[in-house]
Amino acid sequence: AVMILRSRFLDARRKRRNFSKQATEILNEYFYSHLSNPYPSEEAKEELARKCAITVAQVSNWFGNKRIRYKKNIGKAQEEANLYAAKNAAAAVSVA
Amino acid sequence: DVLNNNCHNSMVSGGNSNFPWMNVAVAGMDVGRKRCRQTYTRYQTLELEKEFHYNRYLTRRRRIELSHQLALTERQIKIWFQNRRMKYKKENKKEGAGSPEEGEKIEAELGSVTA
DNA sequence: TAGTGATTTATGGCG
DNA sequence: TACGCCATAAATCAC
Repeated sequence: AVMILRSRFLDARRKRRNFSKQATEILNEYFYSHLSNPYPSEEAKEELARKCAITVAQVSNWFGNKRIRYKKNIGKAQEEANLYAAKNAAAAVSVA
Repeated sequence: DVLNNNCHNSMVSGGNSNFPWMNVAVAGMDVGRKRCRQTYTRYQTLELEKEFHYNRYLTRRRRIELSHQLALTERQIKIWFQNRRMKYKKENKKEGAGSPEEGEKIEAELGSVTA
């Protein structure tokens, strides 16, 4: 009975909402431009949290999930990586 | 698999990836055996939760008693309490100036369930 | 119903 | 030595 209560009220999974497209964009931007070491410092997490309008804990969750799920897809040629690589290249060109 | 859930003996795929963090996090595990995670039963979780409500830290003696009662290792009990304290801290951080939140009700509920 | 954000077990580092 | 805290991995849950 208590567990029912717990899961009813305490479990944030029950009210899960996806992040905004912009937030996901910002997070992915960071992730793929730091692919060699996608472990943002506490400060970086705080800034990402501000820019995405989410909490630091949520940023941590996102990176945890992202890292593990990215790993599980290596070999399946992570389309997303190329997408963001191309995007960054385009941005660099437009600046220059 | 005998005692608990799905802990099948699948092997870790030998990983050489682009960057070190992409390799499977096998630090000190038995040769490439994939890490598995037991999910505790409702009973185990409820009893642990009750104990935590009673006190947030465990004596060695109490830990041994619980490990027998719940069929978990002392290590598992210890780790569970560590994780639970982390969760507690996280919950008590979130509120601050916010609404009372439902947490209190659950605390009361737990207290009324005679251990 | 696959995707995704959050939570639950479990490890290792370090104090 | 043993144990606590913390960040994180990996599995699992819940929507």
